[in-house]
Amino acid sequence: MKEDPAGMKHLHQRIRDDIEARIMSGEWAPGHRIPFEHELMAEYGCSRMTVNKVLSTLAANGLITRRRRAGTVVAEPSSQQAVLQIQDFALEAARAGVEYRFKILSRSVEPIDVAAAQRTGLPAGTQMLCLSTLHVMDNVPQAFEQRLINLATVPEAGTEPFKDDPPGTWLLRRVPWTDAEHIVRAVNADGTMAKRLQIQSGAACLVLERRTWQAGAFVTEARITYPGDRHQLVGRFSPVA
Amino acid sequence: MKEDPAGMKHLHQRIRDDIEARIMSGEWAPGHRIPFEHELMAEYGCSRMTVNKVLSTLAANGLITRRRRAGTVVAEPSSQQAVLQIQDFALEAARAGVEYRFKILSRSVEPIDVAAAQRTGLPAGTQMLCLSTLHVMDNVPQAFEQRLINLATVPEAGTEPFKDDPPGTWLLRRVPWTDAEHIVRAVNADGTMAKRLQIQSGAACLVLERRTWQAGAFVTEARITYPGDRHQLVGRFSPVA
DNA sequence: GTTCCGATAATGTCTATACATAATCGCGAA
DNA sequence: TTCGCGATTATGTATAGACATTATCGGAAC
Repeated sequence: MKEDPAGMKHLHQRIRDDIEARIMSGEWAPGHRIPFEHELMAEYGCSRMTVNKVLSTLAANGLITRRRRAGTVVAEPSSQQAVLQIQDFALEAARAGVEYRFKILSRSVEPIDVAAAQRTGLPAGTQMLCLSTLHVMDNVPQAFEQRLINLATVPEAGTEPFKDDPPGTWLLRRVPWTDAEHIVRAVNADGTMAKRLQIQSGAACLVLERRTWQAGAFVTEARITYPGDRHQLVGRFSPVA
Repeated sequence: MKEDPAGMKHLHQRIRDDIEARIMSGEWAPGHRIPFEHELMAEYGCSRMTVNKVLSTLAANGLITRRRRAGTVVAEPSSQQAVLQIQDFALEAARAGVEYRFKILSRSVEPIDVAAAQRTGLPAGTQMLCLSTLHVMDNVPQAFEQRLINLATVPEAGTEPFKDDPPGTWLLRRVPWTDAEHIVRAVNADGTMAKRLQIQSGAACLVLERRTWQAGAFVTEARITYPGDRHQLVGRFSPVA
């Protein structure tokens, strides 16, 4: 009954592929009711658990919607989203075989101002470590980073010299991630920023703001400014894992 | 043995929450070996299938890495990524209670040029529907969209008047999604673009490029230019669904 | 010491069954 | 006709057992 040897995938995968194919080809349009578990069970000659696990997975991935008693239907296409990779300079530089270094331009511990308190949801006056970092590859400035680190959540940051790794990389390795909020904007470089990044005043820059929380506790906010003529954010995405 | 009634979650969820909590609190750092299935089974007094399903789910979500015989370990934090919502103007406008309209500035059917052929992986000379659309809210231009639609994949687009819905919305409803590629950049508006978007020449603009495929077949490419002072891309993201 | 190979131990897949839960349908009463 | 309630049905969760697959470990042969 089972002949795995000859190019035969597992049943789970076969059922999953079949359903995905029918959805993505448009044969089963959004809203279309897909066969009941007992029907698929009969069609593939397997137990309900197998079918159920496939459908649960597809539901978790947002491809289908399941409701007790009512059955299973193809989900409406979700609102469009873009998944973009955020570059790790040290990693990219090593891969490309170029020299990377970073320079901490300023460092201080200050209570946050009202605007930052609003953004982060922290009480005004919370002590934050404030860092300004310049990222340089092959002697060309690649990005300017302004970062706030919540010393209440990450107290060891206060005494960390950030000698080997820039703050972002250090944090990523140290603090587990839970939630993040991102904002991407385009701005014209002002005089100060232009000087720092060695670009013309007024040149378009990509600004990435990233705020992260760990289990509800605010961790850090980073505002990274990239020269528009040297950087872009890129991402590939397919809804079905 | 089972007392669901009093605020008791399902075992599956409890195990999952426990493991997620330990990972996200840092108690189990990346690389840490997670208890074997038979250990968790004993700890929670349940069958292996239950534990297995939890761990499979977490593995699918990228939180842990599983290897036969070797066991299960906490995954290294993946390279950072940002998930950004792409605005649907009609929807946003309706929600905010403002007037939205779009205007198709140009429309033609042309064979693609060499550069576009390279980007899309199509043979040079493939016939594409080329559209330029301006999105307007409350009489203020919000975005300029240049779009190519592959007539081989979506032939019905050739005769579609795009009267009620702009091309992006029309396509989203019609063509099932499979893969997408995104690029976000910042550029200075040139004279033509500035005029179209009613901004100053040289003002920073956010450019979103989006290419989509359906089961390997190229569907469409859109390049949307937003005035930098009026728009930003926003996204929230948590790694554990 | 090195190489190869079989035993072992972990995950991967699947079955057959059971009971829980939730939403719908249809019937009977107001 | 309408309302409400019980029966029905599809999914949700869980179990115990079986066999497949695949690294790894450790010992035997070289």
